[in-house]
Amino acid sequence: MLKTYNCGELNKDHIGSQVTLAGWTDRRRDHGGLVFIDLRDREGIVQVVFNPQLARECHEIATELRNEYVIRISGEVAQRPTGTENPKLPTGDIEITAQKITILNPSKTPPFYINGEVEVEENLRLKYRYLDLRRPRLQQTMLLRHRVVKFIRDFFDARGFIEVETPILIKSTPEGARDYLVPSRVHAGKFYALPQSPQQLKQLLMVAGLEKYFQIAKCFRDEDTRADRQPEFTQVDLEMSFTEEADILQLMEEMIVVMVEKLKPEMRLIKPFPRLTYAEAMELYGSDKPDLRFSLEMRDLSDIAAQSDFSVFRSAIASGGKVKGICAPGCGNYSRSQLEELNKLAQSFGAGGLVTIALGNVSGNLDELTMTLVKSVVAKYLTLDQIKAMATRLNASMGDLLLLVAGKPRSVDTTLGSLRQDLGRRLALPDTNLLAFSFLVDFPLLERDEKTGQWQSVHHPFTMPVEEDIPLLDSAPGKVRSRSYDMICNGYEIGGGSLRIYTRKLQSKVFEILGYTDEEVEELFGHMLEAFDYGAPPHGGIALGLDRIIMLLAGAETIREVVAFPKSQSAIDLTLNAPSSVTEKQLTELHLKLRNE
RNA sequence: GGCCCCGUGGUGUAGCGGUCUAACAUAACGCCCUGUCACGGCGUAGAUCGGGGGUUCGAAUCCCCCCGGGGUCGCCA
Repeated sequence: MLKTYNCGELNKDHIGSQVTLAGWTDRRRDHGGLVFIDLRDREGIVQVVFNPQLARECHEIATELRNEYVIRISGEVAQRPTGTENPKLPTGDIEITAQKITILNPSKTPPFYINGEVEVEENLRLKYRYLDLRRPRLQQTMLLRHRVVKFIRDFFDARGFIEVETPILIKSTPEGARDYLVPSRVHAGKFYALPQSPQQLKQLLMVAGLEKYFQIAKCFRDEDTRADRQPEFTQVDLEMSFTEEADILQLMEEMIVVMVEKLKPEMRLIKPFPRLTYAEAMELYGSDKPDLRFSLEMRDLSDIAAQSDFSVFRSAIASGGKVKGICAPGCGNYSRSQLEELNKLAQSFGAGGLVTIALGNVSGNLDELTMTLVKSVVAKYLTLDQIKAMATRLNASMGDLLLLVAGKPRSVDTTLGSLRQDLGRRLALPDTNLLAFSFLVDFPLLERDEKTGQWQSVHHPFTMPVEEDIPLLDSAPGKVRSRSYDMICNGYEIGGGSLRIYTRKLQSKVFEILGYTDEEVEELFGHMLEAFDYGAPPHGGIALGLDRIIMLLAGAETIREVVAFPKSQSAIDLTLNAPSSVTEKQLTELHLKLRNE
């Protein structure tokens, strides 16, 4: 090795030792006589002193150093003179008296600061990702990611799971996200698809008798990105035979709890993880991935609203809709422009409009509320008793602001749910040190495509229906519940899974309801049905989004912060400049011709 | 594809119709400096304000189009 120690690991115990270090010049402080260098490597920073009286040539070279020069120095670890210790540095009690220096490689001035905490435009960071990754924050994130993956492998290994790699070149199927396709050279006109998840393969591993499988699996989905979504991402994928829903949820909870307590002990968890049904989540939070770090629960106010003289409320309810509300604590003093902003927000979420009722502009007991204190454009259509009844149901007090939305049930839930999430963030309600994990259960098995009217899987077509609901598959498919579950944290879907169908008969039935012809089923899923004929065990599993977990543990704003080389919103790798054109020769070999568009 | 936000020296910001011959910090370059640690001091250089068009006597500033980045809806079994 070109170095005998790492910069960050030196301390008083090494005083008097001869050491050789190598790393990057983090900063130079040139006093004309003395030159100080902060030498940085992955493990930290140590100060090197160049004294012209002790090593003249060495000092001359040191004056040439600039930020990010890669150097190697030899010298003695020395106690710093009394009064010059730096308590801000872990190595601040000591310094290296340089005797020899080699410039291994000079550096151009970097396009942005490596040694500062300044926010830099993201496309510049992505273009020079190798420099961005030199910064301490991203180094720490990469280290955390490594530790999480190591923890997961050890955790499952200790519980009898074995990691199996599944292929990246697999078969395209119509369900789910858009596939990334890879053209076949050997088979003209045919394509592989990159896996959206190893779903079918892990089920086949269960048929194979592996019983407990897991994998840190790369997955690919050709859909638009989001702050928490990349075209390629990593799943913690697992599958077990002879398992029940409770086993899987318990295992996942244990994994998360032990992981957080070991790797992020300063973060808090709610234990045990709350379990909500899908219906409860929609009713209370208007979301299938509610942020449980704050309450702001929604309540149905239809019965009260129906008695009001407000025609919007009355007609919404008369046509099968409902009126629901949430309480924004302490927002009774919102200005007209703030209220208008909320209204616009609600409209952008799909509400026809937002009704606000300010319960006075100072806090106090609800009993003191009078009509003169109420500020609302609909005040004249409501009685004081009605307003008080709504406020009571929403657990509001004086000085709060009630937000009401009327309309079709589903739309009211989701728009108010989005408003709730946004309001929580605006009011800084979430405790940033809290990881509010929960499980969502009892999802419906099927939902109708609004355009085609065709039934679609809510989870995926291999999901086991709740046994007592199976007779409903023919009569009322929309009422069939599934044996699927999601893991949620802080408003993010962290993972989802299910017990799987393992008999040909039931699987065929579900494919039939999903609208596949016998021929299509044979062509697309014949291998699965055939496998079920050879003693497939009952099985189930789950897959977690590893990147999102790291994002939450690292307190990062986006998933790009926890991926070494992420893609931009338009799915471009700015470091490598991918995707890119290919030669005509490559296209010809792949039997491809570009369309002129 | 829709909607919203952003784009000023290398970097981060200010300026939002004339006083901009574009300011500040930092980085860079040169000189001085033996105990600094975001070292300090003096000096030098560096952006025609993402691109194009328009309004105006006058545009970094207002309008339109385009490009790039981000957020979100659609999409994500």
